[in-house]
Amino acid sequence: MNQPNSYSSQEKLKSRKALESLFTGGKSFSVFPVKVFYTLDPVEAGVQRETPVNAGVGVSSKNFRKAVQRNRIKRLLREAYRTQKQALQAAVKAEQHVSVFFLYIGKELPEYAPLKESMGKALERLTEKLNKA
RNA sequence: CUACAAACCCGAGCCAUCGCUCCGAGCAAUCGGGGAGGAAAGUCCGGACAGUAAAGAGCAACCCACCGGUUAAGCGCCGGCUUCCCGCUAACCCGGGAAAGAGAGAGUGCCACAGAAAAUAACUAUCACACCAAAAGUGUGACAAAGGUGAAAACGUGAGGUAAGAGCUCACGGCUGUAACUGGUAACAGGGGCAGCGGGUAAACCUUGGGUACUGUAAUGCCAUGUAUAGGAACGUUGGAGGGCUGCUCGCCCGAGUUGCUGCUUUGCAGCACAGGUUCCAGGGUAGGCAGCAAGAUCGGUUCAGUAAUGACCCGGCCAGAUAAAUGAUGGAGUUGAAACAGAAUCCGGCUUACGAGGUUUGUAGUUUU
Repeated sequence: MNQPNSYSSQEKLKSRKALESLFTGGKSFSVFPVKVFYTLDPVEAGVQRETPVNAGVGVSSKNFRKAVQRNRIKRLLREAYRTQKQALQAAVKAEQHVSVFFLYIGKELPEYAPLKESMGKALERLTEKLNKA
């Protein structure tokens, strides 16, 4: 569970309601072809925080009508996040909690290497924004 | 050997590192094991399962349409029949394929072009009669032999018959339907007594016979949570801690005990405050878990029954189960870059569509050699 590169179900962004509030009330920026939605919430004192960051990934079914392609993109996004997430986790303070969602907005099926680069940049920018806040 | 077509098989495996999901073991660290498809797709048929509805009958709508078998069921599959097409043939037999296979002898509609005419046939022609001296011609009527058109034109030959002709009649033959009777479970085949012969189209309407309640696992069942409460208003005039019945609410029952202050001739009454109650307003919270849900019309194999589809006995196996949704990423060798179509979501049986490197078999064509 405490493996540095793991990405288990605890760290995933699960609830439908949380996703809805993230899309309507969260902030966003994009590093093509990835768009990032995020919120920064304080954690009430005394409440045990399970994990500093909850993250989810997604693809629009408008752009990719085949389920195989959507699965492929989500897997690549998860992989890119998993391997590069440690800096972000370190930046979140003990009394804070971050929810992030990575939406793929490209129209073409991506390769892993460039996608990994974009994800790296996105995580960097997110870390900067958190440090300023 | 190459190319094409069809049918069937297969739909990748190995090593290293980092990960995901489910199950089992363990206090834990961790360890061990399972982890997409032939179509998981389209949602076109048929079921299982579940909920709702339902006296009975009819109309409408939709579906089905040769026979038998198979199955949980089917518009599937297997076998057979009939018709048609292709090959071979003089022809049959035979081989292969297709079927939109009830009814055109119930009614309505439609039938391109050509042709007189595509369905109560009549242009040319033939015959009779009238007009005319006669012929020709014109008119009226009869007829359906001959002609050409067309995918399709009104049974064939001969004789009789007639004004001329004609299934108008007869003989022989052909075709269609059907009764005895024979064979077959049946479709049907043989058979021909009888009736008829003035076409096709039901993938036009329609007729006949049979069938169909609707909704889908986000179904459905259970558990938990939940009307708390900061606050406001009104009513009312209860003054009550606690306990029992219940999953909870409402309600009912038992019940120690009977708020504070002020006034009054003080067992008590009145007023105010506070607490509680009811109603309304405002406002808040939840939207989670378990079952369904994966051991089954299951998978692999032997034997047996059956032409086959399929079934029976026995032996062995356990083979995804998520809920924003796992089954992946990177590197390596190999054969060149392991590729095409494509991702389970309640589960099965089919059908249809999509597709790749390769393998097997069959057929066709070509080339080389003998």
